[in-house]
Amino acid sequence: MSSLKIIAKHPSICQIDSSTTLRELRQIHAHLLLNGLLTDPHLSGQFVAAIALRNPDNLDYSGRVLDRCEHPTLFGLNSMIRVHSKSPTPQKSFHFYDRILRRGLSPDNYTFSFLVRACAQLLARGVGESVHGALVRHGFESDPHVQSGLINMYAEMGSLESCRRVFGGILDHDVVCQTAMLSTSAKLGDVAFAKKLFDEMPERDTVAWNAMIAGYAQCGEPRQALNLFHEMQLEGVKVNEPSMVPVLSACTQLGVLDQGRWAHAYIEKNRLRMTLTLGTALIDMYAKCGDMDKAMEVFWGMKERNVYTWSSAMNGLAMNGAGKECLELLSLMKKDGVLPNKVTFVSVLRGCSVVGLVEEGCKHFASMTELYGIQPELEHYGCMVDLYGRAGRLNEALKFINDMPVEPHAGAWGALLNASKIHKNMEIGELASRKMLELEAKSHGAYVLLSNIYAENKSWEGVSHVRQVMKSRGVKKLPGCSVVEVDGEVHEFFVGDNSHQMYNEIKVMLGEIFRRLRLSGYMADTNPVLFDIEEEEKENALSLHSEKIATAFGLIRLKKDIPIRIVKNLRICWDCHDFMKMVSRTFDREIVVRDNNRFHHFRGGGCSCRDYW
DNA sequence: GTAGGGTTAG
Repeated sequence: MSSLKIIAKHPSICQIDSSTTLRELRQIHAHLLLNGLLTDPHLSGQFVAAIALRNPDNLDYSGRVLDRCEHPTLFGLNSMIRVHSKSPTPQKSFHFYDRILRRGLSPDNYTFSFLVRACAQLLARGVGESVHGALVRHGFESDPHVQSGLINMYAEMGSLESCRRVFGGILDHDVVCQTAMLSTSAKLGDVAFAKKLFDEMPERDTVAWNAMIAGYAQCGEPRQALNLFHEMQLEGVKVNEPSMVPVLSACTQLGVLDQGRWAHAYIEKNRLRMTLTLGTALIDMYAKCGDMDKAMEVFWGMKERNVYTWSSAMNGLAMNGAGKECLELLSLMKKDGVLPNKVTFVSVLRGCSVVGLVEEGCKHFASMTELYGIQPELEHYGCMVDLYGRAGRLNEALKFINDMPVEPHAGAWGALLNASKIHKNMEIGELASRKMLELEAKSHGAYVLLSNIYAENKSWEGVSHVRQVMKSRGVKKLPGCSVVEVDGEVHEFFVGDNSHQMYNEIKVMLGEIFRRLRLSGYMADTNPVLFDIEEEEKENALSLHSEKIATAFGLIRLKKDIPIRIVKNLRICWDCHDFMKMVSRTFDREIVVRDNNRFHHFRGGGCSCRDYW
């Protein structure tokens, strides 16, 4: 009887999942033992693989099962190497490799394929190289999956050179190892080479397409990723769950809600399984496209949630200004028995920061080490500086930086600088920018913030000094750019952009907006030294921040009941923020702006951030 | 009846 049939007769094995308790597992185990089924060499392997793969908590238990098994098969031992290679304890893979050798069994291509992946996790170059030597001696160098593992291993170790050497040494490139090389090149930043490999592949399966789409998404080329996905459909290649993850990630990066919704509909129409990863990507997409309600709907609809799922939802809430809800989710997560990790705490601290919950934030910061044994990293320190600083507690923020056990990074000083700008503190702002520029001399953001602090304090010498320094150091400010999506089409506007085909209509609309806004008392911020407007452009009606132009365009093209959604590459300025609030009331429109920091939802003359910066 | 590709964060 084949092992499959045996398992079919014993559904208890198939029913093992993450909710199966250790006690139940022991019962199943006893049942198998009693019926002499664990002596079935195939079944024992299947059993350990099943329990360990479905829940890493069972790893040690399945190891002990196999230890007690008299004649473990290569299959079973390979399975253990495999599950350990994906676990936090990849070094334990070697225990089972040793058992293979001691039993006089011959390791096969599977053994090495998994073992090499364990080395990649371990990040121990010496060990990896000796495994590489061993697999060559055993004659498995030409196995495509082994090759793929080797390429990934060297990629993990950051050596594109070694990857290329392995790849170059292969005579016949199988699709599997070609895909590994492609994906590796993209991960290490050479997306052009990845595309070259992709184009040269004689046959491309779903995995190869997925890898290339993911490569574009990872390299910050979301448009290319979406284009390639459409090409994939035209070619009639089968689309599966992992295909959609980078597609959603691309929509997230672009902030294009319509296309994100389309991707969601595509998933449902094609009955793709809502796996943990896919669900998490979907939550992240809705959250970062500003539709937090939908993000939470997906979140609550999921069958299971891991730390990624919870963290994504919490991060979304924080970004959208729902700090309280973010903290509520943290307690629900704990109740659910999911342990927060360091990423979770970044979201938690940001959640506290957006609503000014300083004491709460301090409490959670302390709990990281005290309750969860997570060492705070630079990001967390940065969040704390932000938390104190935005609340106006600049001295405490400064003290916090000075008391940091590690050298403060540019981000920490940047947070302090930002807080100094908000609270118009020239003295601390000068200190913070000096420190920040010592670490990142080319940070245009620091110059802009400092210059604006000077301008607001009417220190014109300061302003011109900053400009001089920037010029002498060759630092260029990044041009502001806003994107609006209309009917699935993306429209991009830069500062003072007159290149759009509807330029004339936009100009007329801007005039109309200003006319009506002035009637309701709007005063444009006419501070003559506002940094990001060049003097000579002042006369031009379109020498406005890109989000204003995008708003005018949105008013023209989008129906009244559809919110105008804008994605901006820089932070929104105070004047534009005022402008948006007034447009939302005067024109009775909802406007959602994602800047490079967070979301602002404008409605009825107010903003979701409640002007707390 | 084991192998490749995917998610969170200044």
